[in-house]
Amino acid sequence: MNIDVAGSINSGQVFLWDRYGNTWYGINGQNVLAVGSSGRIRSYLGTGTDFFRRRDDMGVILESISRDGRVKKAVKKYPGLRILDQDPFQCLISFIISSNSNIQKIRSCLGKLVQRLGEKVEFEGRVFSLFPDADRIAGATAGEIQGCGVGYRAGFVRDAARMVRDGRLDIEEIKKADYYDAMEAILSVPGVGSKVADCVMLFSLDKLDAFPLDRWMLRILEKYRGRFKPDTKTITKRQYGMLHEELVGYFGPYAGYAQQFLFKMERDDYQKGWL
DNA sequence: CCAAGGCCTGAATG
DNA sequence: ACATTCAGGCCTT
Repeated sequence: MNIDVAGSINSGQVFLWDRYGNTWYGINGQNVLAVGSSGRIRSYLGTGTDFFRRRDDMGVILESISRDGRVKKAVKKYPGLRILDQDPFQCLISFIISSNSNIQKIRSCLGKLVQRLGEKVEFEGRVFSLFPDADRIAGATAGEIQGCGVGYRAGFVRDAARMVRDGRLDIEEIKKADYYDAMEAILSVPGVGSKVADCVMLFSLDKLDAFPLDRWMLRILEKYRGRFKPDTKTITKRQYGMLHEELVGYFGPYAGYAQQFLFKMERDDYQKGWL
């Protein structure tokens, strides 16, 4: 089954990707990736990466998550949608910045962050700014970070980077842990709650049972009324955990994929209403 | 344990 | 124009 490169990049998982001609270019940590419509990846470092998670057996996964008509419809509509496997540190910082914000603003903030703090490299005739590493962000001044428009999240971003720099947050170790241990570890990072933690786990730590519950997903789940507990506008940490249990029980071990398909369909339908 | 309010910021809404 | 609200949460009372 072919990968929908553009659709996957434009599904709220990554923010530092742009298209030039027929090729998508994206910042992924200390690497720059170039992807044509075939899905074949070239990279600045020349190292291989399974960014589109070709290792996943989509036949098994799609079968597993197709528990109802709504998911089946989304799967049929976006057969090439994939969860991306991105750089964990970049993912962490990106989603700390994402909280209480919107995609355009996130793109703007992250764009400034890499442009101002990231190392410039040339790749395929273009100049890109790599994502600043933990050292660089941890050592940045408050003004440097806040100047990127992140507002009150500036302290969170810097402190998160310091945790990584000082080894108080060992991302590679967390990657080996199961969902619950990983969740607990990531929640210790300032500015990271359940939703951001789920995003980091699903998009960069190989936890396909992570199911980010944001306002959009809660809205979608309202349509399942009866199966999932009624929703209030905001949910507590405890409610979040209980809902996650129910969702994994319902969608199975690849629940994160179900989330991504449902989310994509809802977002596109919403956009359509505005065109 | 839960509810309510504050928070940077820019775009949308009145 | 200008004020208010809201956005893909989190933290503190």
